Amino acid sequence: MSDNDQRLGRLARTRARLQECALDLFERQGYDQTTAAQIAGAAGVTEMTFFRHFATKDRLVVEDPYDPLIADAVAAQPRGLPPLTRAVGGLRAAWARLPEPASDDVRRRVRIAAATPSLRAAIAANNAATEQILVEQLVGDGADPDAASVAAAAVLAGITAALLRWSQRDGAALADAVSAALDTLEARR
Amino acid sequence: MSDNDQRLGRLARTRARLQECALDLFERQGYDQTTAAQIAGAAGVTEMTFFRHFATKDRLVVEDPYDPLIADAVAAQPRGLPPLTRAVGGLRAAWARLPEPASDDVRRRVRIAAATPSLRAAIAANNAATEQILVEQLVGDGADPDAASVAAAAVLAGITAALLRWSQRDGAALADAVSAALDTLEARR
DNA sequence: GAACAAATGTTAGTGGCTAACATTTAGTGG
DNA sequence: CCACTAAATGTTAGCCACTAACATTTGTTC
Repeated sequence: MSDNDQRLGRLARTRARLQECALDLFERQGYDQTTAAQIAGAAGVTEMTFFRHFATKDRLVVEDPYDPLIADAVAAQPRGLPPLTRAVGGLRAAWARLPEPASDDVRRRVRIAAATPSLRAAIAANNAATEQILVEQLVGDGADPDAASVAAAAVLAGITAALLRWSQRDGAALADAVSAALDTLEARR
Repeated sequence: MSDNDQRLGRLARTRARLQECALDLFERQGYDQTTAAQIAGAAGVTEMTFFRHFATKDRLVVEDPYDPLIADAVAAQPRGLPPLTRAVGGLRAAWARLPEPASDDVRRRVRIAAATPSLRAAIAANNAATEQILVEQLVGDGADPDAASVAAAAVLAGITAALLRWSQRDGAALADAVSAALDTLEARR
């Protein structure tokens, strides 16, 4: 057991073990071909325990990002602009303020997602929460609800698409991919 | 048996019966609370037969739209514009050329989808095919693949969001909702 | 080391979905 | 009208994601 594991506590440790085993299996034999029981077995644990740590199988790959940060950044955007422009501006600001994430781990997950059509649905469902927050922020600042809803959905879907393509390249910077996507959303490319 | 049913053939008839029973049940007790066996029973048929007509439960609500039409319309857009602009323009043209669909039936389905988070995922998965076609068209006409991918995803997600909101209103015209969404995607509102 | 709570295990189920094989039903040619 | 065929449906059995109720272990604290 590594030092790192030692100071994690039993709960966090099994969770980490499950996640690691799962990603390994997904990469080796595919997400759909890997059963929950198999993951649990590889982690030396019961299927039941697996589901206590991850409510659904797809949560092993898709995780929630930085909702509050995004809301703040959008709030800081100047008013009076069209919702799409404000959403894009907010996302740009939010991203700049973000700690550069462990890019390799992110890419690993996104790669699995990109290779697994059935997971795109999970990503979309996951985006719904962020979308909700974005919409509320835009509407709270005076945008038309319909327009806000469209803008929020479009921006998140656009960024997601960019992430999926980014994961297939080697060595490219995540920040550049996101930045380019935001440009596209402003019809600047 | 109505005249309409008579000239449908057994296959199409059970299919229609299944769909009708399903929508009824979904509206009365919710999508998630309705089981495939229940639908089959209501239609006087076996669960097995149900799945022979609809590969998945969500296909009862989410259906494929007009992919080839969209591709053509995008192809007809002037070149040299940013991908988002071209995609929006293409969609606008495609929509204008569309036979105004049976709005009530569409609204019925979309309403169920809007009320059922677990169905948003199915919608997203369904959009993937259209997205693919859009991307190919844009790239084939010289767009950067990354930008094309972002633009296609954004436009489809935006329209989907607009549809979901439209379904919640009474009497509003579908065409207006779509048109407004496309304006938003061009940051014109 | 007894007591308590957190973490895991067991068992039994539901619901979506599939495969393999049997049966019915609706047309068709004789 | 009947035999024949193919399409449409039925039966049975099972996989997998996921859940509920209850039992057991494991670590911690006093």
